[in-house]
This record gives sequence, C-alpha cells and structure tokens, in this order.
Amino acid sequence: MPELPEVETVVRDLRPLLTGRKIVGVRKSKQKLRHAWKPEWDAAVTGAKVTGLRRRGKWILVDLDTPNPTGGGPKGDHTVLVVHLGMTGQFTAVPATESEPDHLHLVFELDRGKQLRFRDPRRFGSVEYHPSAADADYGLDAFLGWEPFDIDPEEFRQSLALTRQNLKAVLLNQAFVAGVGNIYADEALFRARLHPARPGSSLTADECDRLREAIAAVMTRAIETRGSTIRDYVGGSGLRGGFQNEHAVYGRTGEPCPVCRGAVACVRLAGRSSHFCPQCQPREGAGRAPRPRASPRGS
DNA sequence: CCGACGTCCTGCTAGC
DNA sequence: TGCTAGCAGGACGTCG
Repeated sequence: MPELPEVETVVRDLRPLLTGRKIVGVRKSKQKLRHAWKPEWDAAVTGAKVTGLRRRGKWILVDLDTPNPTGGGPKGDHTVLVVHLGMTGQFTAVPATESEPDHLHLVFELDRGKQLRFRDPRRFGSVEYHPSAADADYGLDAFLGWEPFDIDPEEFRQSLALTRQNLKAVLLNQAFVAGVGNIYADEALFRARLHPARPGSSLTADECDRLREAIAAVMTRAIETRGSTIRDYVGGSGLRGGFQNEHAVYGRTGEPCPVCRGAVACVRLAGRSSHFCPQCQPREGAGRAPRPRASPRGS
C-alpha cells in the first residue's frame, strides 16, 4: 500500500531514469482506472519532454515540457502528469523489450527504447494530465495538509486541540498531514506511545510534540529502507522495500511488542485495522514511558 | 459543520 | 482437496 515513503522511493528511482526523456507515444488498456485517461491527452503528451519529478503527499507529479498542450495553452507550456498509486499501483521505467505483465493500464513509450508503465491490479490508482500551468501545485495544496517533515509545532498542537476525532482518523486525514496511511499511522502512534483511539483534543502539548516527531522519524526511517512491501509494492525500478522488516506493530497482531514483549492488539478504527501495544500505548491518562514488566511483589 | 461509514476493485487466505 | 466468504485499504461521496 503505497504511502509517502513508497511514493518518495518511486520518485527517487524514476527521476534519473525519466528526466530528459521524451514521450513518443501512449498505449492504454480498455479497463478504466479510478479516473480514466482521456483520449485527447494522447496528443498532448506525445512529443513532451520530462523535465522533472516531484512528490506531494502520496501524489507523484511528472513535470512536462509540452509542445502540443490541450486546453488552448501556448506551445512550450509547462504541463504535468498527476499520478496516484492507490492501493496496488506500480509506476516503473523499464526497457521496452521487457515482457508485459497483466493489469497494465498505461504505457508511455519513451525515446532510447524505454517505457514508463502504470500497472494497477485493483485499479484504485490514477494517471491524469493537467494542461494548466496556472497552479504550481495543480490544486493539490487545496486539499492536502502538511508534509510530515514540515509541520509547524504550534499549529499542530492547535489543530489537534480542535478535533474530537481519534488519532487514527486524524492521521489518515490527508488534509491534516499528507502522506500518512494505515501502516505509518500505526507505527507513528506506537513510536509516540499514544493509543490510536484517543481524541485529538485529549493530547497534552508534550504528547502533540511526541506525535509530530514520531511521524517524521517513522517516515525518515521508512524512506531510508525504500518503504514497506507487504504484497504488491515495488519502487520505480521494480525493487521491493525493506521497512516491513522493521514494523513494530503493523500486521503483528498477537506477536510480542518489541519494547515490552506484551501482545500486540488490533482494533477497528476509522474503518481500518489499527495495531497497537496496550501496555506501551495506554488509552487513559497521559501516555507515560512504557512500564517494565510487572515486578515480583515484596522486598 | 463535523464525523462516521459505505463504495470502488481484485487477489489472497482463512475456514468449512 | 475445493470452494467461497471475507478482508485488505486510499480517496471520496453520502448520510446522520
């Protein structure tokens, strides 16, 4: 499930492979993605040159120098492909001679015998062309919150104080912090020693700071290990991630907590399975440092 | 206005 | 051994 670290890995992998490449053709499957690729976009991107790749939250932006943009823009317009990997999307650059997998929805033929492929078995993902250069962010900033590494501490505390939503729902809300999904929400809450069901407004200033730091720390470490591969995820050159080996709670129901050795629990919150350690992440009161195992009574 | 929940989609797996 | 029901979840629409 591509979240920020996985998307960042794809962008870093693809950047050197795509920058400077020219799109010489587009092929598409008959199956529809969440947002269907429009036929008129074929002509717009054909002949375009990739000038760079960016990430915003879980979204990938492929910057294009487009000689024939649609929408009446002048020639040489800066346009963009906005890509979301959804649940199972794979965005890879490979030699055109490589055999084609199933569920391949879009193939951008590139110069120098390369292909940019979008594969997505579950079809929650999308690739869209934006002809307007008016918005530098193509509207993403209108509904996306902070990047995890760029959270204002004071505003973060204030925003949490204003919501009665539980922390799991808050973290999954892309308008709050962009890029956090189910895996990294659970891992960040564990690292911050906060119970996922606690309302945002119940946090002390110290707990808000802990959560903010935990989100950034988890994301940083996950990017270092190229993200988590649970099932489908691969980077831009087809490599799997490694952070799944470092998950403390996600997907580890019943297994020992790496800190206190107590069993990891799983409840349903915000419609998602939520993994946590009941001892290290107490529901009540200010989350204190994990207590050592019950010590023998008496002295 | 805010929060909760249903919907989309396919592949894998748990359980009979 | 074979079948099927249920689960996985990111974004978004709808409902209360």
